[in-house]
Amino acid sequence: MERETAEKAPTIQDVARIAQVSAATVSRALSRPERVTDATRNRVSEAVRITGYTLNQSARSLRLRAARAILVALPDIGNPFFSTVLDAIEREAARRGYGVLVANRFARDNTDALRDYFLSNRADGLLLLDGSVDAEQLAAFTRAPINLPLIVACESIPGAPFHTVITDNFYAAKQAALYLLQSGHTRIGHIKGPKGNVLSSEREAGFLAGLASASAERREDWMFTGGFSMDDGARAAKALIALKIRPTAVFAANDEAAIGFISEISRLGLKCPDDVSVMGFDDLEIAAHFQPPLTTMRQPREAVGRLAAEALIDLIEGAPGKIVPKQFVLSSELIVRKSTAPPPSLRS
Amino acid sequence: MERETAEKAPTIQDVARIAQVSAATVSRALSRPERVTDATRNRVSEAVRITGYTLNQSARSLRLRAARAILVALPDIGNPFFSTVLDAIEREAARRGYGVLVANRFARDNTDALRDYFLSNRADGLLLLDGSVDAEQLAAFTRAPINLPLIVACESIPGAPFHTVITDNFYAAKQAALYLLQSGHTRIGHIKGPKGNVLSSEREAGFLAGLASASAERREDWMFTGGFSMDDGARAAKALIALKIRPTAVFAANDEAAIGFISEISRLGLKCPDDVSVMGFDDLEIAAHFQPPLTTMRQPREAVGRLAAEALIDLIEGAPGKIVPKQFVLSSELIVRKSTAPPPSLRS
DNA sequence: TTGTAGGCGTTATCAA
DNA sequence: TTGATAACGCCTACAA
Repeated sequence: MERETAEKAPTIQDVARIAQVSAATVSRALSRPERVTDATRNRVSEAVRITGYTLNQSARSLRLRAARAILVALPDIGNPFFSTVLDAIEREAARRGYGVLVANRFARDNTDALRDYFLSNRADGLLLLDGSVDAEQLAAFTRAPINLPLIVACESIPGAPFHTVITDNFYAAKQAALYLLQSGHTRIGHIKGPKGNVLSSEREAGFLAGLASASAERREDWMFTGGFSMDDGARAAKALIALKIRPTAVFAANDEAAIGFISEISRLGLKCPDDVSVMGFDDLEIAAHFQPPLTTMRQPREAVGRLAAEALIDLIEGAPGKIVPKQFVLSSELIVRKSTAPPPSLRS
Repeated sequence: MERETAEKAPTIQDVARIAQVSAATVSRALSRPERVTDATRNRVSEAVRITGYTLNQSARSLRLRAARAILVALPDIGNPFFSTVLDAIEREAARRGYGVLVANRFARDNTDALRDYFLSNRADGLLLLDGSVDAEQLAAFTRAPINLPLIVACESIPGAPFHTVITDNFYAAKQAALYLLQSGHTRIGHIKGPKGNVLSSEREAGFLAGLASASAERREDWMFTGGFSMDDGARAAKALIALKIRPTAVFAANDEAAIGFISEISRLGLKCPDDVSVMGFDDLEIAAHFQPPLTTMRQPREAVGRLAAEALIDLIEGAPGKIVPKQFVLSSELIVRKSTAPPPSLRS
């Protein structure tokens, strides 16, 4: 007798009743307006307005076997690098009518959780921004019976046959080394990224290739154990300070390490770039506003995110069948600011 | 005759067949294991293993009228402040079995889109990190027939009867002003946040209350038009430089503005804190690593995110009925670093 | 152009 | 404790 609870959301049936047509016609009027007469279309629109109808995605997903959502798995949302990429992904996805689910802090052992996500029909595809996921398990997803549309972005998974959208880390790091060499530096160090990370090893290799191409000196004690955080950079600074013979320039694996490094050497009495030039990698927003403003390799983060989302949705909506993995490789750009200068020996 | 396409994902029926029980029993064995016999439970588990079954969330959502996902709407994912909060939200949601959908760049006119999200059964609740959404429209959501579980976090919506999780912006800003006053400053300026933003106005009001409580001088040309970005801070720096009589300390509405400000005054020849002390607000990770390390009011961002997610899920899962809006107010903490010092007049 | 009918996969109800 | 059944809301093949 009583109805104390909230009314149910209006369904397509409610709309149909008010518009005096069948539910099927409402569905058509909404999804393919051209296949219905003007009069019908108007009546349906009006009925939708009156009822406040919006379609039930769950029902639609169940029927169509498509969730119209993608899952973005990343190692650390809190990191400005990833959050900017996510921003671009979200924008592109929204433009194409897809929701974005985020899964943060993905680790090697979480592929089972990933698997559930898809088999469970919550998301139609996976955008992976974390290269540390197990390649074998992942490969299994992209084959029948799972056949998961998958794009790996930012961090490639070496030797694995996935669609990827990445930047040219090796070449960019080599460019960075060459820039420092051209500025006159002959003693150049590197703050390495985290161990086991693809980006780390590519940037390290590119850096070493740069040195080698100029036959520059390479010393093990100038290759600082590092990481991608400011604290890692600070630790490298302490290591540098302790050296008898110090490099005059340092290339950090990313901007945050560079910033932590500069901050710590300042605290310890060295100046950047007077005593040591420092380069970063990424061009985070802070890079331009740091003191000194940071010379860095700019990664096109927005482009990476947008392209990756585009490619993934294309994959989801594309005709099923043999698909050849595509690799997008975007270029980074040298941004010269004030944290680098010629070495003391070349200054007046 | 041919089956070229990928096989369909296994359903509960497939499991039932293999386990030689009914689909209903499989469902029970999975959701309430205590209500089936051990033998049945084992047979089902084995069948699940064999088939690789995972349940179809769409079907489940349709049946249960619950998506087990929440929507987080925020003004800017790319901003480290929000991305940290989002991180905490995601963790708590995952712990309780909820997915997280993100909607970035929410604006005043997007409430229709929001509405669709819920009526469409994609998400069971809304976590709003953006105070600029229209309060009236929003209020309509929390009433029948929509009755949307809603938590507003970070930015409160003034006068609106929502559950909120915020920090004490007014009091924290007042504390900041008092700290500067106690350090001996008598000429203190403020870099205002964006216009029309609740946080901005609360922080400004708190700041002014602090000044007033000490009967300190208040000048309009020391209240700098600002914003929350580094560029906004840089603009305020230019304005300060142009003044005949400058404040000896400045309280910025957030860390980014403070950093942009310091960066720009350094470029223009002033030193922080020697010529001007600067305080921020938030305690972003960069604050500790900036040069000079930034004195700031630390907001408990992780706690805000976690509490907000908890509260929202409680709301979603709670018994329907009259619910009294709750307001969580967390405290901020003064973090003293090197960007503030006594004014020149008090130094030797 | 429109309507009818069936089923997507799951779970709650009820009966056995 | 278990099984049969119906229903959640939608879309599409087919018939009219």
